[in-house]
Amino acid sequence: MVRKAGRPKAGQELLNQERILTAALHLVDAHGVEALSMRRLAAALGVDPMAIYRHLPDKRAVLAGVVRMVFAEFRVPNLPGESWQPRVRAFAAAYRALARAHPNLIFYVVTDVESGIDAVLAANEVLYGALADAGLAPPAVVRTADLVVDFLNGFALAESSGRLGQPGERQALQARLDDLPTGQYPTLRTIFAALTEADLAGDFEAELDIILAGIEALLHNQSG
Amino acid sequence: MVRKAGRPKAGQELLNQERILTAALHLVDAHGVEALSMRRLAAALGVDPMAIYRHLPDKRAVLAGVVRMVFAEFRVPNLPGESWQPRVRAFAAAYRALARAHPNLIFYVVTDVESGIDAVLAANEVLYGALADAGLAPPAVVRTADLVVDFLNGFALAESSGRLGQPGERQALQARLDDLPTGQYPTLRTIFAALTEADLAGDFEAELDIILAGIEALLHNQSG
DNA sequence: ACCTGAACACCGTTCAAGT
DNA sequence: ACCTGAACACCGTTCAAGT
Repeated sequence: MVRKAGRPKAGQELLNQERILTAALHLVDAHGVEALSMRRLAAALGVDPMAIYRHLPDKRAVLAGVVRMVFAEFRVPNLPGESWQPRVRAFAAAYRALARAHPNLIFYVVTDVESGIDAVLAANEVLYGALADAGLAPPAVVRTADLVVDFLNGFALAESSGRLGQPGERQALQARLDDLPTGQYPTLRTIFAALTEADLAGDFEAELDIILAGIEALLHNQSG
Repeated sequence: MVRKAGRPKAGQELLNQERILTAALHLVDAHGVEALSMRRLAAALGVDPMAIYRHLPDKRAVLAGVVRMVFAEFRVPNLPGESWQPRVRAFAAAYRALARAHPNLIFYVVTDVESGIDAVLAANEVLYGALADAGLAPPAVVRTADLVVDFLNGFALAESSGRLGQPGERQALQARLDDLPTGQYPTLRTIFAALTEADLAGDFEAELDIILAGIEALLHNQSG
């Protein structure tokens, strides 16, 4: 099954950027970013490692291409009839769905926005539109959109690393607390003791509600 | 200057965990996480790469140790006389200072809380205390603290990668907008056109204000 | 034009050896 | 006890060669 060197005969499947990036995304989704090496990627494609360099300049370009592909899936419904709150919620839900679909890639999605710039523009158009329609002045629109995106990135990262804000993380804190003298950290002990099972799961909607309430307050301050 | 094999004579500086981790942190701060290799770290210490393995089991342990060291610097002033808002602000400011002091490490700080668990407990005691004193019920304290931390992580990551929410990122968006037909993305164009130089810098305080206003609204809903 | 394959300068880590 | 050094199985990437 080893391919011979040289240009493949007609009928053979040619290597191309899309096939490479799709295989790379599968590798990352299945085994994490650290599993993405040029050599493993080539093996998955049934090809010599150097063949990839005909189509993409280097490994950074492979990762950037994967991020671009993932961002291209990012579609935010516009909901023009609705008020600003459901539109912001729709943006948040779409972004969270993207992050959950590719948890192993989330750091690069957060960090390398430039690679998905066209999808980012389209998404921001929706978010900025909702916030402008709410009645915020342009600088406030930018600040508020930044806050929403910062929160979404922080939440996505916490969710994908299975720690901050997630049940696993609090279990680790609880375990450490149990090891320490009972006099230490009284507030943490009181709060944790009062929580039920259900309270232990991170709550995306509850956190987003607080932000929306804060935006509402900003609107009243601005007009009052 | 090459060291001979064997146990160093008395008077020679012994390798130990602290010296290794300090050198590792310097490497990361100066040249990024990708510059941290066992071999370069050994070279910085003037030692054979394998000497490190006497003191730390593997590279993951080196990184975890560095994160622990950085978290150990994390001190949040308690401000017991103050109301909850300045106390939450103090927490936020301290966390942001930590992130800015070690921007190259921020991803590991965000992602590997377990390594800094003792400092994280102490910091959470302060944050939970402020929110509980504000009058929030335990589940609301947890949700709200999660929101604050998610935001801080998202902001720190955006700030350190020099993109999302930062001037550089918006310049990239603006450049891309200039390349596209003027009919596309009318809202983005209007908003960007209305911004001054000062509006282009990310504004930590303004974003935090919105969150505090949202918490305030939560308090009124709870008691009303 | 498109792919292969040897080679180079790096990695992290194991294992045996030096003092 | 603590460090060195050779060796192994990996990396990303350059350069020359095959068809």
